[in-house]
Amino acid sequence: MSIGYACILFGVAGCSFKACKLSNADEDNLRILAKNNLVILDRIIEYNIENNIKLFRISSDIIPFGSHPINQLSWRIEHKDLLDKIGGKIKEYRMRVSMHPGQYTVLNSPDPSVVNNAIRDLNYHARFLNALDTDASNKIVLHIGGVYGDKEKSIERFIENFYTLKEDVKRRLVIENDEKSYNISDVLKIGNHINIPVIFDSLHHIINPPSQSLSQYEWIKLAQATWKEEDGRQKIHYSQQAPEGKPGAHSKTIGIMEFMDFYNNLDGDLDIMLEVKDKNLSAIKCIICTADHLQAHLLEREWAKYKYLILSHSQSCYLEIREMLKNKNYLSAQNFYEKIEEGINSEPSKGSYINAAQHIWGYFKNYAEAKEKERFIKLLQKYNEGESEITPIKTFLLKLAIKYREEYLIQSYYFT
DNA sequence: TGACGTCAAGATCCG
DNA sequence: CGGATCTTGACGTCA
Repeated sequence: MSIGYACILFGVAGCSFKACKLSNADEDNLRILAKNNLVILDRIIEYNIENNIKLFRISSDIIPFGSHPINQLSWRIEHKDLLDKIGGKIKEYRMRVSMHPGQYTVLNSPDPSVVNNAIRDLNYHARFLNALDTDASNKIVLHIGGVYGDKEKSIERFIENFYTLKEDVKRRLVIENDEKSYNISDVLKIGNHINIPVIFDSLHHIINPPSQSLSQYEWIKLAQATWKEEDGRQKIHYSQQAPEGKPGAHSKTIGIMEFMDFYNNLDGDLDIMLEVKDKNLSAIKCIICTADHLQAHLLEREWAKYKYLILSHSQSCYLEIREMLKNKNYLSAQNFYEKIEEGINSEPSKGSYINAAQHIWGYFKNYAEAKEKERFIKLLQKYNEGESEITPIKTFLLKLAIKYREEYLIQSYYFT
């Protein structure tokens, strides 16, 4: 079983993709951006390896305008070395990757030009996964599309258009239930008909359930039957509702209690793709909590990154977690993360913010320049008197952390 | 015609 | 001027 996350790293500096607008997508720009994004992808893959993350979705934006006629670059040839390097790492560490064209790639549209664009987009995704030399278990995830007032006809159109796809696309294509039109029952019918795997998406299923009253675990079992040997392990999407968001909005982080409850009721070996705002952070959390054995050293590593964030929200949670980590015999990863979540969810007070800022200042106070000290005191005073927010203090402290090369601080989630 | 979702570019605002 | 914050873009469907 693997647990992974989608597309981008959260809370890691220097790892974001670059993009451009169609209006300035000239050859030079596209070439520079593609190169940049592949270098970033390589870093992300390195990060995944370091953190034992073996499931990852590659962003469709990796090659800017990769499926648009404006991009005529032979990026596979130009960046062959880099692609080989990345593909080699993925294979060596047995990482499984995927791609997921968004809601605007619609294979079943009645408009032939929309279908044409969808096919072009699917071809691009297959080209990219081929360029990394990955096998057919590295999937392209697609939604069925629109309904256009007649679901049966629209399903037929999806099936017809599916058969026109290149073998390279078909062997990687998997379909997913969506939150609006095609529920898991619809998608299973299609998947079984054209003999391709089905991804069960947990949150879409809650928002758009089929009329049959089966449990989510029974639907997952039915989806499992659509995954063949060459498709690799069954994969599902898991996300939680953002408490104050619109229905379907992904939560900030994966609530570990709810996740473990879901996880413990699963049976069979499957891969779980998390869809969540804090991306890699939730993936690491869920991987550590579902490990066969407690890995206390990993919790220590996690604590190093979370501690100042927690301190800035709640000193009591900070102290409780510190205590927790001292008693290794009673340590539980789930308890650790539950406390982390409690800390993050506590409303910070002026005092807790100032306290954390002073802790961090402690790293610099012996060698900071006089005017830096002066600036820190002034910022703190302004914040204390309600004349500014906490942000300028955080920004200033991050600058110092970078200047004085305090790696420990630079990696802290306090700054994200 | 605007909302939907996603991310970063681009624009604008602020001290 | 640099940094923080708001708006736009690219895609297609649907109310």
